[in-house]
Amino acid sequence: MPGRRSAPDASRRSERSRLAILTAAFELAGKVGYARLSIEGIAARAGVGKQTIYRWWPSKGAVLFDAFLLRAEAIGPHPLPDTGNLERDLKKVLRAAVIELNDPRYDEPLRALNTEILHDPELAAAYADRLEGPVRESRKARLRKAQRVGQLPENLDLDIAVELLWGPLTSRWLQRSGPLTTKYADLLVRTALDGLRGKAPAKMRA
Amino acid sequence: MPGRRSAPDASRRSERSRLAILTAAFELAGKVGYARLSIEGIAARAGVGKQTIYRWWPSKGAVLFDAFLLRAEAIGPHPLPDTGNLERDLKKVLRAAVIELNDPRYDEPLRALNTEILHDPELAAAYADRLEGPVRESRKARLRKAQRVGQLPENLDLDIAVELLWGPLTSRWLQRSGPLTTKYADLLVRTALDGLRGKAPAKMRA
Amino acid sequence: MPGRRSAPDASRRSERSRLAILTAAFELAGKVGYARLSIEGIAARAGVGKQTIYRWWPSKGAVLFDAFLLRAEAIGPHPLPDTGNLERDLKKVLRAAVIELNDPRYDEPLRALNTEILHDPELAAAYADRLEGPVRESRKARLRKAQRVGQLPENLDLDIAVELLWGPLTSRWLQRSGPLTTKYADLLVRTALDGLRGKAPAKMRA
Amino acid sequence: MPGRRSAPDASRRSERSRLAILTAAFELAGKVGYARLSIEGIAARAGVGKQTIYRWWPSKGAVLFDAFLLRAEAIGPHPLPDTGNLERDLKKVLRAAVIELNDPRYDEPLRALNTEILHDPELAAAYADRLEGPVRESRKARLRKAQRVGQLPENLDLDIAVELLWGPLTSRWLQRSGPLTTKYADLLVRTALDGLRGKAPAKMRA
DNA sequence: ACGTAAGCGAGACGGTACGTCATGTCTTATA
DNA sequence: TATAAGACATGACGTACCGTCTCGCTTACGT
Repeated sequence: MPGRRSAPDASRRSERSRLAILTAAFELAGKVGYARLSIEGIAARAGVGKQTIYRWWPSKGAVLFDAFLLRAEAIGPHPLPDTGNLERDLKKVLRAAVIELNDPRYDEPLRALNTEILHDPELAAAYADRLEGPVRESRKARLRKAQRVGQLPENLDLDIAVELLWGPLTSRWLQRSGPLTTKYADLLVRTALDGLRGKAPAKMRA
Repeated sequence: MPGRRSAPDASRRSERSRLAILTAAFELAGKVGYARLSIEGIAARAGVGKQTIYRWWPSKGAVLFDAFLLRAEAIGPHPLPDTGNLERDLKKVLRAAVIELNDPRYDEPLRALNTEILHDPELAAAYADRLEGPVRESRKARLRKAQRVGQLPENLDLDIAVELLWGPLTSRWLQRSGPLTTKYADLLVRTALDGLRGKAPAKMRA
Repeated sequence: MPGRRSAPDASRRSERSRLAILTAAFELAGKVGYARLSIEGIAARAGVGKQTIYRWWPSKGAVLFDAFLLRAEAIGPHPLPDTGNLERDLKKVLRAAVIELNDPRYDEPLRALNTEILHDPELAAAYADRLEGPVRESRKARLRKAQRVGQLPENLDLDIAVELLWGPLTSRWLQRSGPLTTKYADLLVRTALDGLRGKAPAKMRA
Repeated sequence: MPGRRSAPDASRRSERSRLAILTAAFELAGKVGYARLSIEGIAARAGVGKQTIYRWWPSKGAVLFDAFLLRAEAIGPHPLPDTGNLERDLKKVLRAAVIELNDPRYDEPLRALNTEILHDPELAAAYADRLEGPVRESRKARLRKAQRVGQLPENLDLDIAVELLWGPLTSRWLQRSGPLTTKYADLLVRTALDGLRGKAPAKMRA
């Protein structure tokens, strides 16, 4: 959880209020959108005093962050499928991501969180560390397995690899620079795996 | 420019005020950051009445958008270099992008604009059409040339290709999911060109 | 009116809002009492933004003060009766005061104003100057007439005289140190006129 | 002490805390003024939990009241001087009062207490009974002595007499309707004793 | 050339939300 | 069981901006 200003006694903290706040924040973000997401609104929906939010979180973004963290913890780790067919597995995961990002209940809160991250480096670090980190590890784990069975080169930088697969999706989603379809997901995976120069140099250079 | 509410007489519009507003918006965004960027602040810095802003732009994001448009028009088209060496040319361009994104005078206003885009589909469409569009076309043009000389396969989807190269950079910048260095730019270009599976299929599949 | 912080343009001031605020302040004070009299409440009852109050008045007390001033101006000057019989005239006026102070619609707002005066010397000065001042002048005028017709000594200090008549009433009202009855008013007038040593020195000093 | 809500076991009450609270209340009132006098502040300065205050006192005013009571009891009864010269004795006492009311260490707490009395009839009754009462009795005692030696008429209402002497002073102090000087005290005593019509009936009624 | 209608700088307005403070109630642990 | 400590729901504080409005002023057009 991002930094606190003073030092309230966490042992007396009301778990009830904490959960109500995080749930309200997530739901409100999905309901009214980022622009109308206010701390007053969260407090009201959670049936909580504003001070209880200000006591435990330094910013609206931090609340949202914890709301996502709560969901992530509730869901638990997300290993990527491994059927032995890397391309198919990756397509499956990216297609799922595309579907999720098209669902307003996830899209809106996630946009709200990303808005905050955009302007709060501390929050961004927390995000990278505690929310994106584990997901990225799962992705890298799948790619590492592919390396072990010789489907990917040993010297491939897995962080770059992950970004090459998911980065285009993320930026297209954030900037709405194009439609998010399963077809797009498929094409992305295929192109990332093969590279722009393509997998069949023999034909190309012929 | 996104839609207007009423229909003021554009022929009487004060060019002086327009430029002052757009300049003030851009500079203020770089100076105080998105959170403190207000229409009142822009009006004050531009020496302009608030109504003059509300008369001509539907939102803060639209002002920011026009501020970027003004700059883009001032600079003119940006063809990518073509030395014949695609990889080197792309690295050069991505390194330049990395450097620009590390400069707070561009970073902050661009983040501000992206924040607005994140929550305003209309603005996102305008952005895709009038700001990102021409840039993307330049990029595609360079790739198309590479196709013509056989450095890239004919059937390569150029939009995907552009996103594969710049998408990871954009998302890393927006989410601060990693450092933006020239080395990163180089590695990104190389990996995108070769694909995750690498450029030497002979060895890999051996 | 007590001092202002900045310098808003009074020529653009909304008379409608001003009256609504002053009326609401007076009525609210009478309705909910001083403890629950809030600027938010006044603004809400007046159908006005809080800032409109903060723009024109430096404090809750100043609003209340102006509310009384408005009433005082609406009512106009209050000459004391002069039937030739000083004692009877004074009794009449003090009895009226007693009755007014027993009416919650005047009692509560006046207590609220006095509370603010109690802790705000600037407001107290404004009160003494613009609200109590004219009233005191009316009282002194009546006493001066009595002096002219020989009913009161020429060298009587009229300010002291006024305070001797109304001070006990005021302090009894403010501190609730005793019941406010017309009988009390009568006795007060009589005793003040005659003095503690009484009107019949002949017997006393005998 | 004004009424309590529940019935805590007074035998277990901490005398240490009680004194700390009353001392802190009085000192804080003198230091920060009524507006900033808070129960939280008193508790903090007394090194006491808030609940300890709420347990034993129904309101901030009640605490302040007890703080004054504590001081009054520490000082003990205050008989007025009796040199045989009533006027001189009264002037001495009123001059002392004037001096006290000009001392911020007494002025501020006393204003704070009066503020609470202004809006709390129960507290006002307690004040009249236990703080002002004894003082008033001392005053009446002195006047009664004067009656016995023929300096004041037998039928003089001593309560009215006391109010005629101290009421003007009190109201001038509370409302700051004029300067509180020893000269004022003297003039007040003299005028109250002689009455507005003055001490020389011979000339007047001539 | 001159009225008139528009855009303009200015800023008051009714609102919403901010982040802080104090209220009075409650719970916990210490003694 | 009273206490010190302090979290809690509540609600007011005074401030910052929102987007709308109205005011005089200037500026250019159409008669």
